[in-house]
Amino acid sequence: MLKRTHTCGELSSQDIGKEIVLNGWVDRVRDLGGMLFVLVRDRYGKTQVYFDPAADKQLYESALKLGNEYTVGIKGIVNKRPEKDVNTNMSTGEIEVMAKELVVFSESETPPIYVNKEDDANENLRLKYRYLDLRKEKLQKNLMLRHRVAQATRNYLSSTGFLEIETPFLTKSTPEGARDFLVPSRLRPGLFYALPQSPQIFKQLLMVSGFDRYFQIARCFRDEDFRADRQPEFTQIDIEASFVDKEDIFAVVEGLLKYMFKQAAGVDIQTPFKRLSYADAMDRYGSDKPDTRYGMELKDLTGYFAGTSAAFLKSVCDNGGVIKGFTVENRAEKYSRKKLDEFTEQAKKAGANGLIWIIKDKDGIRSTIKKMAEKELQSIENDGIINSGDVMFVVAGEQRSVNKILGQLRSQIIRDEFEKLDGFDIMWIVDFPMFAFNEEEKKLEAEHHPFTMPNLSDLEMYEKTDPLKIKAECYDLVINGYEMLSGSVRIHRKDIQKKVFEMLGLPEEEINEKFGFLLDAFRYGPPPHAGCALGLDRLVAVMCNEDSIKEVIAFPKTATGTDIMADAPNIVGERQLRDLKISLNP
RNA sequence: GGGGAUGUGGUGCAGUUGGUUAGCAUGCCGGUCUGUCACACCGGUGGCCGCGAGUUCGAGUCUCGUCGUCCCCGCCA
Repeated sequence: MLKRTHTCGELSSQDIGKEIVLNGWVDRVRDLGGMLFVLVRDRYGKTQVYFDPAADKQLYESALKLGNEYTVGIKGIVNKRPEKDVNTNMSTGEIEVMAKELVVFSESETPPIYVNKEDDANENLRLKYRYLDLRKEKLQKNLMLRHRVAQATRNYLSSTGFLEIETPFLTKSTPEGARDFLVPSRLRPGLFYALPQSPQIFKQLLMVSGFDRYFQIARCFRDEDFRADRQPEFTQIDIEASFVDKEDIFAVVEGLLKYMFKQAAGVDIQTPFKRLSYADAMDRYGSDKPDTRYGMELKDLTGYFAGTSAAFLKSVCDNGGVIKGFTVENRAEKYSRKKLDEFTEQAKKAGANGLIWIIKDKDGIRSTIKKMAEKELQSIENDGIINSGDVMFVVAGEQRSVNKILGQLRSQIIRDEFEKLDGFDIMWIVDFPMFAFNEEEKKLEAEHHPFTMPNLSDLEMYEKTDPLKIKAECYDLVINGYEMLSGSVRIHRKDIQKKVFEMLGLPEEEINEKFGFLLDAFRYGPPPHAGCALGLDRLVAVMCNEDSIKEVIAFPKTATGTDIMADAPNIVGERQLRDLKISLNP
């Protein structure tokens, strides 16, 4: 084998005159008749190789047979390119390799996707031929950055005393949360393992064991419907520590991210991160994961309508509701009536009674409520709430619902209509409520998870009267509108845990069945502990400026959870099913 | 579970109110060419228009169904 002495990305004018060997793929062949240029590519870069018939006719002729994506070994001499032929777009553009020997390791059929072009092929094909797609520069860069992120994580956390410990994939189904992926047990027919949705319980057990600083780059599995930022299996940087409070976890995460962004992406980020309470986030952006770079904050207009004669607005005001809206600039001319109707339709689907729009253009104010609220609109205009060219979207109703509807509309407009902004908008979201009310099942649910420490003075004050007012010691980290991290201080006291389970309406029997081993462990001196999990895929995607985490996962799955390349999931043999004592309903 | 978009030579796209032989670019094959770098130029190959039914004298185009993919809502403690 003709083994490489150099990679395709490292030769420079320093190496002129050396005899070297390159290994790689043929990126492109340029046949000028009397001379032949071949670009050879590996993951480090590309180098131009030159075949000269005058120097070696036979070698030249064998090089004529090269096709794209052939794998080759080439021995040659590093030459300086003529001054006028230096390619300043290439890192190796000052030199070229004068070929002396060529070995074709393997030929390639015409590839179904272009490896040497960045234009995107159809996503179906990209996934089917993922190994070719992965040869492309963009995905190679993304995965290299992902490696640096993982490496930085290990370096930083190890150097601050964290231990990397693995937890099982074959474990037990836990209630609530996402749907589990199940794995049938052969030795215990009829029983199932579940793949972990996260290592949550195991890492808490590790705290009980005294591994007071733990981390893991852990694969997690959730059988739900997928999105651009959600795959059935994904990776978390899972962190837990003992004898710490919230501030300690913030410091660890801020230190880690600062180091990681610098090491992996060469970016300096400011710490400490800004903090926004859940209530403020919902009030100002209608979302618990706002991208604040785009502005368009929600404004409360209720005051303008206190004495309104418009019946439906008056009834909202009288019943303690709110009238809020946000402004999109420079859209007055752009939104057609049809577009506005579409927005209205969407708002209704999200639960609004209707969507009020107010447009100020060169002819003045136009609005759905122009006739019934002329005076109110005048005041809004006079106060400079709306400027020429602006479109305001306004919703009236119960506060939480209004925030949510406007937040969704805001996100949609950002997603569909705005150029992506550079930079990283990083913030902690804090002071989440402990519980949410599930309307369908008419009972309390844990907003984060049932091991989250409630704010103790809140618990005391509102336990019996208004549990929705109890805040939790938990936190999210949001970057550019993505939930990147979620974590909490955990309950380590039996009495509090019991109380929370009771409030959630979990019967003792069910508690023991589902969390028994954790509660057992907590009988033997659990330390105060807290932690979090960072979404590695989302984090890398944001660092790579990608919209979809598929672009930072080597072998991702489609929205229906299939792997087009491997053709999974798939049927299995009778024998396998028999071993598992599983029969399929026709 | 719901909504939207999409499927046409190997690949990326166009295809008008249904109307002769489905077009363009690129790739691929062949040819010319000694400094290209997305080499250029000339010639050629290549498609049952995702699949199935229907309407029609006639369907890439219209209707219904079905499958795949993408995005969103629900869901994701």
